[in-house]
Amino acid sequence: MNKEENYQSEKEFLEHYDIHRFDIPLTTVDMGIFSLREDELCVLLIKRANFPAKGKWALPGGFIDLKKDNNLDETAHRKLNEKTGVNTPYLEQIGTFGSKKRDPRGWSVTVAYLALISSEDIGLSLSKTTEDIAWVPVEEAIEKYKLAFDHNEILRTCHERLKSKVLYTSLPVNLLPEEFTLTDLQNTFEIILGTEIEKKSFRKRMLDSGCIEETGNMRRGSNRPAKLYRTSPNGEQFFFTRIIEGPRN
Amino acid sequence: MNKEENYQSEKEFLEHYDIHRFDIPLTTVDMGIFSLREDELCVLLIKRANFPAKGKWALPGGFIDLKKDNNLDETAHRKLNEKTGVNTPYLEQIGTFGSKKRDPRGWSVTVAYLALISSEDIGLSLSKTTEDIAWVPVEEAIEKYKLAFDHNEILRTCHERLKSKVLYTSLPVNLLPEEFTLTDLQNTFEIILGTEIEKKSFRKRMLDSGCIEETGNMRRGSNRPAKLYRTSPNGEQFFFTRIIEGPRN
DNA sequence: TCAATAGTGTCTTTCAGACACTATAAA
DNA sequence: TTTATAGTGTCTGAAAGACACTATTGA
Repeated sequence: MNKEENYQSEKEFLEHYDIHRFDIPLTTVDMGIFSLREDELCVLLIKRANFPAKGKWALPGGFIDLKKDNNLDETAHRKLNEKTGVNTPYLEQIGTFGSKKRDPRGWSVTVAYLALISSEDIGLSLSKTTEDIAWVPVEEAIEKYKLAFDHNEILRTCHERLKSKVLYTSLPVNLLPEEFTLTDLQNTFEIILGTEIEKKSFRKRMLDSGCIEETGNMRRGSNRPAKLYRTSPNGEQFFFTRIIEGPRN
Repeated sequence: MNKEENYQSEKEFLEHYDIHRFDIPLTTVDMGIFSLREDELCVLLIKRANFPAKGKWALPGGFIDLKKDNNLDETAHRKLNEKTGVNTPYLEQIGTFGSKKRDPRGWSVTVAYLALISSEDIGLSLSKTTEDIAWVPVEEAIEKYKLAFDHNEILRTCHERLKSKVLYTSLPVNLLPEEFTLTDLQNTFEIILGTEIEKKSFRKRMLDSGCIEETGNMRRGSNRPAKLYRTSPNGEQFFFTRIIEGPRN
């Protein structure tokens, strides 16, 4: 018997260690990649070219590359880059879903990540595991699509986390391009929340916090020009001490 | 070649699927189990009886049992129960740590859980993979112990999540026994935060929120008796709209 | 000058902090 | 009556909502 207890040193133990002796779950990474498309919050879905769940829409994701990836965040960055060409998104681990039933191949675990990217940065690309790729309005994807595996649940979790963090952080700055106005920013918050925000308090909140800073440029149109702002260093996820309460009625 | 693309149906694909054909990471669950011991926040550590990291202190945890466990939460519940005998703790998934280097056996992933339990409920027990088991003050465990693998980092993450959630949730109710006074609850908050909280606003916050309710009983001593409270249904994790700010100086 | 959007002044409301106060038991 | 702890009254301050107001541009 290969009883572990009999080895005299860690080195000896490791020399005899064979990972394939054990039943272990399949482990993957899946991504909820969000962006704004024409004033709607959309999520990136891919149509699977291979079994299992061949032909179904799914969140982008897949196996960890044990050679290339040094850690889980690198896997997530790699997956995101493969699909969108984006290199420096806002990326956050949302949660890990593991069960006997979620994948027909057997016990499996997937680590879910949320990515926020500006629509300006995107260059979508297919791959041999992807038959199609599309931006789908989030609510529609959650409610009307029958996604592969437990991806409806994962997507709902990502979306809920995003909606709840919008109430007490500056996260939506990550959905905007390099330069934006306060009105752009407020619109982004409102799209995600689905409610209106009071202009004065929103502006005070953002400016007092220091999460954004003036670029010195102005956006001109057929009206009063608007100051342009950028995200401050460390402004990608500023935490406020109070949540946005919304209209009082 | 066993090219996936050649199968005609998912059924056929699955019949030929062999998980051992792929290099996949080792996947485990680790637990940050917290409890109050004599007015200190402590974490449960075990001393490993086997390789790897034999003889080192570590967070309790281990492999998913692909037969017994239906999902990750069940693995976490099982691990907690094996060590403490506790069945219904507050349990929350904190994050997943995966990298090439964190375990000498190779690429590995661990899903970290936070558990909060009342010191009254505990019956510790050893097992054949555990040489010793102990409650250690958290700060000491993080700063002075050299834990196995990346468990110092995991523990720090659990502790930080707990400290930050104490500012805007009712989480500490889960560290108290069935019945407790408002002073007990305030002490628990203060121990975790490491600062004093103003009595009046603390009481108003807790009572107005409805996260606790009177039991009708009183605790008597050589002074004015105190009302006893219990956690309301769904009070285990009530969210407040403002954080505890702490002393203003 | 007008339309359109940017941006402000100021009042109310809510809830946390400060701190002194009162209440009620045992000894 | 004293001591100890439980529990309250009431003020201040910070930040959010409401909403009407002013500002600045192009056309």
